[in-house]
Amino acid sequence: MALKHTILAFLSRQSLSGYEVAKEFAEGFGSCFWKASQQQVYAELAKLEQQGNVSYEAIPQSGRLDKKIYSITDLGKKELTEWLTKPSEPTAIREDLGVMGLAGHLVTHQVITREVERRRQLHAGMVVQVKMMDEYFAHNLESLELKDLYMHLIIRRAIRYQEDWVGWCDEVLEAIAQTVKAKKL
Amino acid sequence: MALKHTILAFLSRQSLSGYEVAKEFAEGFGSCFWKASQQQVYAELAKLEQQGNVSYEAIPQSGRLDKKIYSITDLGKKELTEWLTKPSEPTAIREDLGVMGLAGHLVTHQVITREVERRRQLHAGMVVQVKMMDEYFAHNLESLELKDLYMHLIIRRAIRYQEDWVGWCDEVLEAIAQTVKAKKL
DNA sequence: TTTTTGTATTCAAGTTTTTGAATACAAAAA
DNA sequence: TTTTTGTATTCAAAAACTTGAATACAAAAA
Repeated sequence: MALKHTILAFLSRQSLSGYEVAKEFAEGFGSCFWKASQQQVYAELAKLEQQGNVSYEAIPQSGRLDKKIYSITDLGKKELTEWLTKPSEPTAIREDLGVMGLAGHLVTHQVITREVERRRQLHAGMVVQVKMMDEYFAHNLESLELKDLYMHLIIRRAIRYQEDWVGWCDEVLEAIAQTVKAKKL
Repeated sequence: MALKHTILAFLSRQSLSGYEVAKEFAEGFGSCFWKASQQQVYAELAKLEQQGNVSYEAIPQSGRLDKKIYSITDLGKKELTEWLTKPSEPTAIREDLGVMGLAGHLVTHQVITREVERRRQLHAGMVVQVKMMDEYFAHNLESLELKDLYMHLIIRRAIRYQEDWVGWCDEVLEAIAQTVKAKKL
């Protein structure tokens, strides 16, 4: 389970409010390799604070609840470093579109084709989005510090992932078209 | 949520016991795109049975609990078909190795390199495994029925996924090596 | 000026998933 | 012959995740 460690990793770079951490998951780097809802983030931060892995400074807001700026503690850094040193497991794949293939015989090939086309477009859009995140790093590749190189490399993971989806969709579309033609369906 | 529909998809191809369904997730096709524990499978099958989406024939076993062979019902087929017709969402990425990149500055580049090398080996092994699943389909590609073509295509999804991981690991290893050399770290 | 969007946190219920275990027999391997 | 592996199901607790909502103000857009 890495939500805990992902949050610690964000805070190891800079102190953030719960809202900002949640935004990181929704839009920023975080979205490249992890997902969490706002409620999850707030709950996890509270737990992390109880464990002493993070601390917060409460900033009074006029009228409403305090804003809390969380920082990683030494204990948190230790916890994160230990986790980093342990071998990581590949994430289990859970993909709806695979299930569709398994039961594709229940619907027409037009249904499958339409869905794959839709997905292709979606992933093609994602390619553009993640490439924008990489812009700064990709331009300065030669002079990047290790720290920033790592950033570039995880974004590269996301780019490749989305590009691979597009490539597979194309492969699928062509294969179905050819079989349909050959079998005159 | 597709555990329900994945099980229905399996049963739309052939009737299976809970044990066999679980095995499908652990070793078979299922493992290419979905993951579920044995307990999850049994629990879901019980729920599915209550809903009338599947029915079972109890086969008495000497001494121990009956073996239950589950079959999809017409209601189950309808449920599955409806689900197939709805647009699918890409699965959220949740990847430990991404978190490592984010906090890579806390450990030496040797730690990162070792971990990426380990992952490379792991995914390379997966490539071989999933390619074996594809053997029959890949050899008869020209004469495949749509139903089997779909099978091939979802296995192709898994192959590409694993190959892409290997490719990314290579990219990472080279990029780190080059930066380390350039910066004399 | 009203509405929408963005900032900011919290609560609560429900579902899904994980983890760990118990039971029981057959067949194959050591 | 004993141990391990494979077949086969079930229970239960805990952790994680989803869904839906309430509160509250500021700033920007309509």
